Amino acid sequence: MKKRPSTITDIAKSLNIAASTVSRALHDSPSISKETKQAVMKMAKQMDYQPNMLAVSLLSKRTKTIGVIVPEITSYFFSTVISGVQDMVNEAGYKLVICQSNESFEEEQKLIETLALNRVDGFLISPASKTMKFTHLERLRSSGIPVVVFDRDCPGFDADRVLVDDFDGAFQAMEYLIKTGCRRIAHIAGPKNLTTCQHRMDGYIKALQKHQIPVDESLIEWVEGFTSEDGEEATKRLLDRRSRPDAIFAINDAVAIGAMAIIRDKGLRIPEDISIVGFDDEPYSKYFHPSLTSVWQPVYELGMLSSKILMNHLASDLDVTQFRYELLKPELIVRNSSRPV
Amino acid sequence: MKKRPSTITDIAKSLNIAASTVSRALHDSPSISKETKQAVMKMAKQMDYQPNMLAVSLLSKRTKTIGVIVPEITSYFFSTVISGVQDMVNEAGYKLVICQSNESFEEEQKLIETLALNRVDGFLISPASKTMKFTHLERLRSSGIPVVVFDRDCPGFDADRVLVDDFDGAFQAMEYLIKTGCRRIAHIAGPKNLTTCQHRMDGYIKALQKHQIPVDESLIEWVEGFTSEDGEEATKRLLDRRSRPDAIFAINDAVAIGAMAIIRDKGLRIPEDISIVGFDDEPYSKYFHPSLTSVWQPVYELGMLSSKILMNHLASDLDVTQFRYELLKPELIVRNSSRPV
DNA sequence: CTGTTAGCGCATTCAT
DNA sequence: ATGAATGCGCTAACAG
Repeated sequence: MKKRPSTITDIAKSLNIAASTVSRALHDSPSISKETKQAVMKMAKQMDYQPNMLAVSLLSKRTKTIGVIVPEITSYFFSTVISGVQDMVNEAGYKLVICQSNESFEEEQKLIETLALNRVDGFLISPASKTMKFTHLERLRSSGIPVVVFDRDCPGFDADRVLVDDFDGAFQAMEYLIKTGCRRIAHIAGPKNLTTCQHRMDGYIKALQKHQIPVDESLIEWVEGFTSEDGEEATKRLLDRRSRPDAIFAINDAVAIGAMAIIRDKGLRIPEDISIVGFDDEPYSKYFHPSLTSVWQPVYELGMLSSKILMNHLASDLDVTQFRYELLKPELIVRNSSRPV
Repeated sequence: MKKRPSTITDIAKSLNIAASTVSRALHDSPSISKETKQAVMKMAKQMDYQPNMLAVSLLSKRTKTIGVIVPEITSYFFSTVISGVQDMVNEAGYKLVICQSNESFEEEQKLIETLALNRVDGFLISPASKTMKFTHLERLRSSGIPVVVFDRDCPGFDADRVLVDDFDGAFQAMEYLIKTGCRRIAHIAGPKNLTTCQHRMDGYIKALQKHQIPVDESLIEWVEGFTSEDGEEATKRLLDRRSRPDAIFAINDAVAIGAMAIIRDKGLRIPEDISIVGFDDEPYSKYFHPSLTSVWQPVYELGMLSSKILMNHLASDLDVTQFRYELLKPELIVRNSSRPV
């Protein structure tokens, strides 16, 4: 027996007053007498009145909701960003609608459209690896819906963005490997059109060049995804080549873990034969054996800052004239999968 | 320059027809002539018309949205359940609002209220570890909003529930440990009021009893959370006691990983000195060294099934008279952190 | 085939 | 201090 939720009109009727009076009373308007206020409050409680936010939103044109699009929710990186976002927006009274694109452009496009139809007030987006054009984001902007891009940049799409200095992270990792005597450093790289992966690749190359180590194409392998299985496959291919690497800089920790498994299978030692460095510094990384050297990223801060910028736009509803660009600093965490200095 | 989104009325005006005609045309109603349909469609495209789902929802009293409340989004378990849910509900045209309670009763309560105010059509809930009374869920039921509880049961709250047979999982793990010669089997248990943890504890006890092994209270340790750090602390306490365990059955993989780290620190061997078994079978578990024996749970299926049941309720809007109770079967995955048979 | 009317639940004029 | 009227954007019942 689903009861119809009681409305402001219901309260008004049972009290023989106007709906507008009830509305004002519930909002504690100063132009309402103490008596009617109390009567309304009491009746509201009695009838278990719950305001219908749909009606409020329709009228106010604001849903107090922000849409978050991430490639996948299961990864440590993105789920932690979301936690940061959550904690930030809660205080401002905003709700979150979290969606995953599964790295698919089509899904991403569809999600954005759906959320726009449902009138979310703003977007926090990290594009799918398959996303190469940004017309769907342009549309949002032309509808006046603020968008903040995080972690993965959208080249050619001008917007607020909060990124991590992936180049610097990779560079730190590489300099450390070189300093500890590695010379044949392999890189297991991620999808080519992700800016994060491009920048890590740049860091890899630039560090080699700085130390006059020639870039050897046979030391570079690519993965489509970011799983340990991908890392295993790439490492197998790498080790099958003529001359072995003495270090592997992996695009992330999961891939690095896969690499470690294969290297151990082949009877090689870490880090004596091959050093390993990952990226992300996942919580588990220090528990592997050997513990994984990795580039830590300020993940939680990434979420906080991105949402803070978005909140600012929503608060001041002037038009955005200039976009913010924030670059957060990563930090190499040295553990035992790489040689000591 | 935020343009006001164009509405059905805008289209109607610029075409000099009635709004209802436009509405019908957009819905491809058979009672509209080909010509007007085409004209409407064309104008809609030209004006970049996007239906306002808030208005639609207000009218239809259905938002096509379901609320998902999990204790935390960062865990492998819950984020994977969500993936299952996502894949299921997408086909039915439902959206997901995902929220985390952070294991707090107050947050859980608040989230549920907020989502209810925003008129989600149904709920998928796994209660926080701090949640001990379910009046907030009772309220949902009395408002006629369907609720499906998953993984963690709500004792005393009658609802559809989709659970994992934690007792059986624990029992499988324990029988295996006993079969491989372990006798002083410790258990690192989770929060006492979580049904999942209770049932694992029951499995632990019952297996011991079946094999006439006395239950030794000094072999039982408790953790508040589910992190590796919690596991480390608990294991330290365990190893500080007079007589050491020859096996540890941990409440989950993260805790088991923490246990392994401490055991290795103490110079003990796994599994020769102490066998370890976890619960969850996280993707990384096979990559630890030694690889972790663990109880696998049908996580994705859990999400699919829970949401399927919810979808059924939403489709047939008769009242729910009887609640479904589904118990999914876990499975022990034997690896190298436990002795061979 | 199309237009008119009404109403979803609410907040905000404008009256009184 | 309160009520009546209006409209957010849309759909549906009821005319014609």
